[in-house]
Amino acid sequence: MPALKAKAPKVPQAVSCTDPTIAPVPSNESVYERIREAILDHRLSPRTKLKEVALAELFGVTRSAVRHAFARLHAMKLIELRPNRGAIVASPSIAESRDLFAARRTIEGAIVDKLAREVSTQQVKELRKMVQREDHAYRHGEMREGLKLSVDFHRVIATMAGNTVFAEVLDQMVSRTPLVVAAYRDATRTNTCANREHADLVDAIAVHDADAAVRIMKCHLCSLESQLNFADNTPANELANIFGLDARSYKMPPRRSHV
Amino acid sequence: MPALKAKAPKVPQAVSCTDPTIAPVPSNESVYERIREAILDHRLSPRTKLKEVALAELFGVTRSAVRHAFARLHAMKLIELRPNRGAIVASPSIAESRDLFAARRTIEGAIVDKLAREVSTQQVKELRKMVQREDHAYRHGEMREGLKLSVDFHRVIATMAGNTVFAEVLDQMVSRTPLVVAAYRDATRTNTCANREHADLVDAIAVHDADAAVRIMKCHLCSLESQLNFADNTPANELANIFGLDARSYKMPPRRSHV
DNA sequence: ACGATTGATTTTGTACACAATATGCGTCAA
DNA sequence: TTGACGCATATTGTGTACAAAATCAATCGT
Repeated sequence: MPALKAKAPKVPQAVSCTDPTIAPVPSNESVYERIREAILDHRLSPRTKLKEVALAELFGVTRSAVRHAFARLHAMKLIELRPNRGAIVASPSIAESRDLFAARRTIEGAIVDKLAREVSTQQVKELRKMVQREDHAYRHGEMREGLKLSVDFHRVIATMAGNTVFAEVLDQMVSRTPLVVAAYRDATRTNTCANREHADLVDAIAVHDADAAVRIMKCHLCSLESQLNFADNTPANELANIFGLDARSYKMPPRRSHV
Repeated sequence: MPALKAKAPKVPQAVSCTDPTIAPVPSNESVYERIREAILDHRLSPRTKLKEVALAELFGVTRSAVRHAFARLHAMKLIELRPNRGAIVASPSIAESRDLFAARRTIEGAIVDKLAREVSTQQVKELRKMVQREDHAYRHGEMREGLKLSVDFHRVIATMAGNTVFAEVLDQMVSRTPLVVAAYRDATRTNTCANREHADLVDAIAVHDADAAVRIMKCHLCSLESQLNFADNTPANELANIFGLDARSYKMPPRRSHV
């Protein structure tokens, strides 16, 4: 690796900006993926400032690379880009979070409806394997792995349904969900992703019972949403929410109830 | 305006890359918007190469600015970014186009269902005004303006429904639709956006008849889709489609029927 | 003691130069 | 005539330097 510029005395260390665990390997592999994974894993929490130079040094890449990654993360709504003020991990408002779940109910409802009608036995087998792996992770207390598998389960279902537009849209929504959970999870509850519901869903799909599959999926999403606490919030958001405002200072459109 | 670099002898003119009509005003306003509008208006057709320097000179900005615009356009799926080979206007495949319409039926169905239930009289008034303007444009033969208003109609409905997540997703889908039309429009048919259907939709929404509104919206989208010709294609795509391949050379996943 | 102001420092934004890659054309051989 | 090769040109990719803006802290005045 080429020698770095003599900036060491000026920049003692990448202070407090990012959790060091987001850089376990010094590879020059996709910065985007690394940050994305960190957000999905709750290692980076909402509103965390993402400094360009700090991340660039951390990953051993140039600022340009970090900037490219930022652009993609912003397109996925995982970070917020504030002009001249840098990037922070997105912090979905309550309204946005509700809208997200409502949208997921509609879209994933349509997806499982389609999949239940035309699923192959091979696909069912694959889905069962996923549920099993997820179950295994939770039973062994590997919560982080379980969460990832749970997210993947929804993504795989979307892909199997065969509508690429839906799959892409859902990928974004599924990725945003962990951010909502991070922002509004209820510390007093278990928040374990009901694995049983995934198993039931696969059963319904396997016997081509589209109506049941849709019902279970919507129920599953409602149950996830109900585990959140939109009233008593995390410190990062509490002031903003107490006053009924979005934490971002600009643009708070008048809100209505969700779907 | 500062003098340009003495590159005139090396670059005689921005040849054939872009329609000159996309640069009617020499403003340094958003490059993204300019290109986006050009694509929505069918002034830039699918597969058109977008050269960075040509566009930069055309708009009087740097290549960096054009690149930023490209990143956003790519996120909106309006252009395709081929590594080391530059950007071209996206050319949706047949499968992708069908998926897009299927997704729109589901999402816009949910949107009008919600809107019909909670619409205000003020909103109805606004919708009627939009239909009127659209009708006016078509009656006066302003097809381009009519198309824009028609697209806006769908966007406004999505915004009024109040689910920001749906509104954002739909914005992307609505923006992609003109590209599909450009790629697969049937030259032998009129392809006029049935303004009457928009009026009927507003009527159903106005009387809070959610079921009728959903039915009309889905019917409207099906009618739009049925005006397209997925068999006998434009020159740009015809070879690829004759052989059952996506025009892009890489990655053609096995396809299933749409929702 | 509090708030405003100014200046030093940090951080982000942008233009440009150079490197890497692709494209197009002319030549040559079969 | 056709196809392959190689060079010249055009085009995209990326690192870096500099400019602009925001942040932070100390100072000053009330």
